[in-house]
Amino acid sequence: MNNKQELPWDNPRFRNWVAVARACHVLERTLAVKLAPLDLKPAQLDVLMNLYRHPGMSQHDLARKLLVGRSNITMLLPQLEARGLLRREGDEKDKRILRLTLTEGGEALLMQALKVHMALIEKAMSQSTPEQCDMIGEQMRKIYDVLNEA
Amino acid sequence: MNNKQELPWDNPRFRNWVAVARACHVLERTLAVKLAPLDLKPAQLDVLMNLYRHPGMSQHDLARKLLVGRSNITMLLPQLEARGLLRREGDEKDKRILRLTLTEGGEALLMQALKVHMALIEKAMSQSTPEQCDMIGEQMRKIYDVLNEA
DNA sequence: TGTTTATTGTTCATCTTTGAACTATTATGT
DNA sequence: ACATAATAGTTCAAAGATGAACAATAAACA
Repeated sequence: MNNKQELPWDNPRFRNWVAVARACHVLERTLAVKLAPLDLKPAQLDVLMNLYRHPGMSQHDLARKLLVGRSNITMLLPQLEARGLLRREGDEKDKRILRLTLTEGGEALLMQALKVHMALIEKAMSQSTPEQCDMIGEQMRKIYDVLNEA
Repeated sequence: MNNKQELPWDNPRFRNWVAVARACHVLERTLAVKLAPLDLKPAQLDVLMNLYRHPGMSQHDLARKLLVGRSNITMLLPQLEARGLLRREGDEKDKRILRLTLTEGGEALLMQALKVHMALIEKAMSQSTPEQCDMIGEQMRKIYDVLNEA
């Protein structure tokens, strides 16, 4: 029997994906360190970013955007709300829904955090040409679509 | 004052990196689901993969490879050892070090898990040409290097 | 209308991950 | 040799993430 199936490490797709995962991981960790002075974690930054772009979104929508469970959002928001970074207001028409919006303080902190995040990404991707960078983004969006419909 | 700094979303590098992070996240989640029948989590698979490629490595080395803390490894290994998937043996020369090796059972389970992992990655990256795929891997390795030396 | 089904958000128990403090062992420097 | 540093692994408490079960509300439909 052929126990020695083609080993994944001989497969370029495998090796290259491992590189993607490692790059993601290390960038995430680095971001966490750089955000620490703002007393903000990557997950919290994700929340602020999404609320900035989609003011008034529900917790359910936010959970889907962030690819996490609803309960995760429930646990995450009170800290941010207590710091005055966002508001939760009940929807008039549908009393189940809580609509989320950034406060001015939340927006201000987001802008600071974005500078940090942006600088890190610039540093990371400064080695790629714009064309390479766009191609990477394009392929990654395809991957996301393929895995999400299945 | 110019509160409206250039917003990250207008920056291709930012948008494209977000796509990378999202693709990573969704692939990781999908992998967790597909590995469930083998009673294996992605983190555990990472351990088995590294021990297969680097038999006899120490827990410290393993932690560095996986980009996690040493305590994480300490908490992770007993489960795998109890299932008979790996061995921990003290180093002769340096009594602080525990050397890790896969058992035959561990190797067998790894091969099964690799099929799952490989199939998922094939599916994800099947939309990219080999040239694109290699370029992505190349850029990601650069990112890893840049962030790790800093 | 009235009953059933879906959806939103919360709670809770469980599992992971993390970092600091600790022990044991080895390396370094005087 | 001896004291001091550094290193490998463990322990433990705290923080995060997850999914199932639940309450309140809305939608579907007979």
